[in-house]
Amino acid sequence: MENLTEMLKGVLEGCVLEIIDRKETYGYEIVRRLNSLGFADVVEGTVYTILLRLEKNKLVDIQKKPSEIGPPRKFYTLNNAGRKQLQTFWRKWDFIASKINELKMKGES
Amino acid sequence: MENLTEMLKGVLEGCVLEIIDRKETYGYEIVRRLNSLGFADVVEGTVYTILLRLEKNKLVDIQKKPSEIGPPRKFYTLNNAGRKQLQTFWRKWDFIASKINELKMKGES
DNA sequence: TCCATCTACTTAGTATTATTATGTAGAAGT
DNA sequence: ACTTCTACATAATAATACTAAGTAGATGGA
Repeated sequence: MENLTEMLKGVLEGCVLEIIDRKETYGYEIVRRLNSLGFADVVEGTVYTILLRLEKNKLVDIQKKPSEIGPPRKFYTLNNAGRKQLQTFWRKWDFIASKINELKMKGES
Repeated sequence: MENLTEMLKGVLEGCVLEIIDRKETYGYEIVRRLNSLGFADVVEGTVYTILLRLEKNKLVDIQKKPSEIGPPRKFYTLNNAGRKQLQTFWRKWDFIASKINELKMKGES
C-alpha cells in the first residue's frame, strides 16, 4: 500500500509500544516485525526516531547486549509509564476506529 | 476523549471528504457534524484549513450562497478528483485499520 | 588484505498535518 | 450601542513520520 505516512501518524508509536510489550526486543527486529505485519515501507530511520522518543519520555527500560552477528543491540522493555501509555493508545484507537467506521457505514445504508 | 489530535492526522481530511460527498454542505455545518459524530474537540479553525487545502488541491467545487441568518456560506461538493481521493482514503483506512486490529488481537490470544 | 554485505544504531533536516489564536464580518434581538 | 450567533480567513506552533547520510561491528569471498 502506497503512501500511508500521514495516516500512520499517531499510530506507529502505539504499534511499537505493543510490539515491545509482547517481548523484549530491539530496533532492527521491530522494523522487521512491522514490515511483516504489512507496513512494508516502514524503514529503520523511522523506528529509531520513535525509540529515541520513547527513551526520552521514559516509557522504556533499555539494556545493551552484544550480538553474535553484528554490533551490540539495544533491547527495550516497557516500564509502568510505557504500559500505561500503551493502554491509552488502545483506548484512543478503539474510539477513533469506531467513529470512523460509523461514518463509513452510514454512507452505505 | 482527550487529545486525539495526532491520531486524527491523515483521517480528518478523509472524514470531511466523506461528509461533503453525502450532501453539499459548508464549513460551519461540517464542524457541527464532526462534533456530533463524536469528535467533540474539532473546532472551526481546523476544518477551515482542511477546506482551504481541498480547494487548493482542486478536489472540490465551490458555490457561494447567501444565508438568511448570517454571512454568506461557501458550499462544497466533491468533483471527480475529490471522489477519487475519497476512495483512496477508504482503501488506506481499511488497510491500516485491519493491520492495527490484527496486531491488537494477536496480543490477546 | 581488501571489499562487499548484512546487521545495528544515530542524527540533522524536511514535509505534512491538526491546532491555536486572532481577526473580520453579516444578521438579529435587546 | 451591545451582544450573540453565524461564518470564514490566516499566521504561527507542535507533533510526527520520513529522508538522507553517516558510523560501526562481524563475516565471507576475491
